[in-house]
Amino acid sequence: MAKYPFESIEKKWQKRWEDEKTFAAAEDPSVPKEKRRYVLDMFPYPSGAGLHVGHPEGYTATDIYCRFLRMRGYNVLHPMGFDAFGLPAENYAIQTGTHPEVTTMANVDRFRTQIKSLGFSYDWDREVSTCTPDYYKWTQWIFLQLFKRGLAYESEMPINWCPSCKTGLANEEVKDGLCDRCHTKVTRKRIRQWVLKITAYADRLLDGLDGLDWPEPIKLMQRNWIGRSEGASVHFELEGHEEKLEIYTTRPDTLFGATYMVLSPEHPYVEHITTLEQKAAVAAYVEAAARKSDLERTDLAKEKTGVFTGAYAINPVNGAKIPVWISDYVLISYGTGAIMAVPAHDERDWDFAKAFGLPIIQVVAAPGETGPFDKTPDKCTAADGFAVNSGKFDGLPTDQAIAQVTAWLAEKGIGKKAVNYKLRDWLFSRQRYWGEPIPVVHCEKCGIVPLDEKDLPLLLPEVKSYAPTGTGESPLANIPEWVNTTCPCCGGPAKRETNTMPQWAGSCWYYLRYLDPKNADAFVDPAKEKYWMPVDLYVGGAEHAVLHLLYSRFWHKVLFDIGVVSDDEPFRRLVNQGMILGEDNQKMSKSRGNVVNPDDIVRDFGADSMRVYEMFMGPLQVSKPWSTAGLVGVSRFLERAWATSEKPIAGIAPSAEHLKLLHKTIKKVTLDTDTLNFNTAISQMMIFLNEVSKLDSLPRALWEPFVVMLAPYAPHLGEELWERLGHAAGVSKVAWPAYEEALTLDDEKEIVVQVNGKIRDRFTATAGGAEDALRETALALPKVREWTEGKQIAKVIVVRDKLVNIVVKG
RNA sequence: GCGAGAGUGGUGGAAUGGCAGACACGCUAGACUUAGGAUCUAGUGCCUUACGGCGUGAGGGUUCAAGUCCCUUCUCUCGCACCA
Repeated sequence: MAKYPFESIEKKWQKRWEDEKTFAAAEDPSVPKEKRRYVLDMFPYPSGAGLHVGHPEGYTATDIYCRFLRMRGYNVLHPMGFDAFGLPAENYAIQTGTHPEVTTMANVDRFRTQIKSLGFSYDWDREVSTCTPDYYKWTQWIFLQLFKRGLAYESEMPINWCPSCKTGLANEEVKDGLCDRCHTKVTRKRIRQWVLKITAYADRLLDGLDGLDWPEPIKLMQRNWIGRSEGASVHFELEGHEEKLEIYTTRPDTLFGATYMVLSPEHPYVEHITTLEQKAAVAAYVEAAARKSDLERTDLAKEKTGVFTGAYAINPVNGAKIPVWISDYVLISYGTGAIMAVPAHDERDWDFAKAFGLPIIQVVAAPGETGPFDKTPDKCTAADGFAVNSGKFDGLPTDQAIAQVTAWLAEKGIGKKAVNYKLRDWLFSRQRYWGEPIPVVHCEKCGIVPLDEKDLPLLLPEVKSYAPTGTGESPLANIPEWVNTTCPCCGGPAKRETNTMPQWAGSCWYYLRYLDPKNADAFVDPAKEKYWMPVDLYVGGAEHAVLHLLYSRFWHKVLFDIGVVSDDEPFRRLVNQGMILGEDNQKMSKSRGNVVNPDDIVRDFGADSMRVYEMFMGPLQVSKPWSTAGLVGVSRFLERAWATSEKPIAGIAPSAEHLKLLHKTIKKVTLDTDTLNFNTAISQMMIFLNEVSKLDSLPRALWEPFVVMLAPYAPHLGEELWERLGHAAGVSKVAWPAYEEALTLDDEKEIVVQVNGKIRDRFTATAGGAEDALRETALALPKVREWTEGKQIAKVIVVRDKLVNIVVKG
């Protein structure tokens, strides 16, 4: 069989789609809201390596879905763009001196060409790149809105620092103590930085998840990342000091069991509450803790360490004098940086108390446990139970004890209900060149002054050297003529902010710019925003679970609060595509040599084979290994479709059997495409073609619907086959075929006959036949009688159109 | 350690509690040929000459009937990891 001429077919149709702007989306007001869909792909970072086979997976899925929706009468917005600021281009610039803009734009061109070669139905007039001034003008504009609302602030605190990337990192960018990008060990560094107050939105980011159609694991990861906990804050008096020590606990019911206190080594009280005798030991411990990275503090600190400060606190519930220690198992960044230690009911406190011989008092007993409770417990238990050794709270179950102790604390004015989050504010500044300049100046008189909105964009200046200074300042700091400016407020001398924004900034809102990409007066026209938003389906990798997807939701809520978007959640439905692994079942990587280049596949097998194969590999959401042999199978399917199309088309009616197969196929392909189960839809089309390709001539009524269904999957071939059927207008505008339920049903069914659950025989019967008749037929079968002879029939189960199960005894 | 997800032929995978292995790859045999990443036909879970038996990580359970529901357990992947 001749290889079908995919090279010429694909070129021909791609050109036609481009020339005719076939997939341009317009805000047609006559289309009701429920017939509009915004289907979004996670846009790529245009790396120097070019497109990877992983990219087209999600892109093909959304493309098939969009083409399917259009054929079913939806107005579809399906755009593509580029996440174009980022470190690789800048690192390349450092090595070669080539401006990152030059390499980035070259990479964007290459990516665009590669993406177009796969025949995706994007509206290319809406393409955006986050690094162009007309785009980042609005990224800077959003930053100014954050600043004006007090959601962007300067801070100087120890942060995560990647010595290789020479920049600060957000908590979300650190995995296992390593830089998420380059896997270098992260250190701690104290520098001035910009921080976004994402914690102000913690509750809304948490609550908003409930209404989203997202994979549960992703929602759970965001919930865990936000890490809301409820408890109480309690003030402890410090013996001989004016100030009180505030702690946070989720278990105020265990207050009577607090036998010591622990401060984080960074806690502001440490210095002045430490007694003279303890000064040297405490100072040494604090210094050692400061030198350790977070990784060392957690990973290596299996053994609890700490030092007594010499100070004592007073337990407010019983007046007991308890020692105050410092230890690095208490984190300065969570709660108040200080805890009450209840060793009997907290593993960490238990370990610490055991290591330093501190007292342990049981204050919670397991349900049913009987006293006496005056012994030192021999193990730690964090489980709920009822209060003991707790004065008037004795006997209360844990939940009630928590409520009553909290109420009692509030009444006495020594504590109150409190909520804490694991989520930290978002470290937003990068000490690098290739990012959006932060649009503020530092004025000696006026302090931090935002630029006027009319002065945006604040352009990235040219620099001689792209190399980061490594001192915590970006290369921009080395350009005095750019740094030195005048204050927009007082007109006096001022210095520009030299930090830039992280890569996440541009990707936080790109889905909004697609709606109105060329608008010079607003980041989006409100009418256009209302027309399309929110995004109906967002497809991308799961690696952004707590990065992009959390940041975007945060910005979107802020934009909602200032009234420029109409929903407070941007992405209604999210689907994560699985990873495509190498043929060796390992993650694709240059070093393993198992990388598959999409260009090679398109060249050798065509874009349609590539598309259909990636969808046929298995469910979209799971990881699966690439197999070029498997791709050949799909390629054969398309070749068979081509070969079959060369048979004469007949105006005759299809046989009843073929008609039934057609309607079954339409039903399955329709349902499976709608639910993104592309692999089984393709399988059904294969079954159909395997039958129809046996015919000598093709009934038009059989072949046309097949070509239409194939078109979203293999659009080039679909268009070509449609044209060969004598149609002038493109197949992408044709209505999706309908099926008749009655024609999908079989007239005859094979009935399985089981004896005690084992299949012994089968027979055919008219569909929908009476159960009695099925039972009688089954019992009369000779093979069945062999198995039932001499035995007592206890029960006969009949499932209409499916089976008869005869239960025998003896 | 905690949390989530997944374990089905030689391979990718399919199965509203009702015929396990659809579809595809690979393999075996045959046909054909303009020798191609061909095509066509038949076969292909394991054991057994057969009758039949056994089979969805392992072990229990519920049910007339379990890959599917419940319990226990193992392995792998991902996320979090002293968050008081």
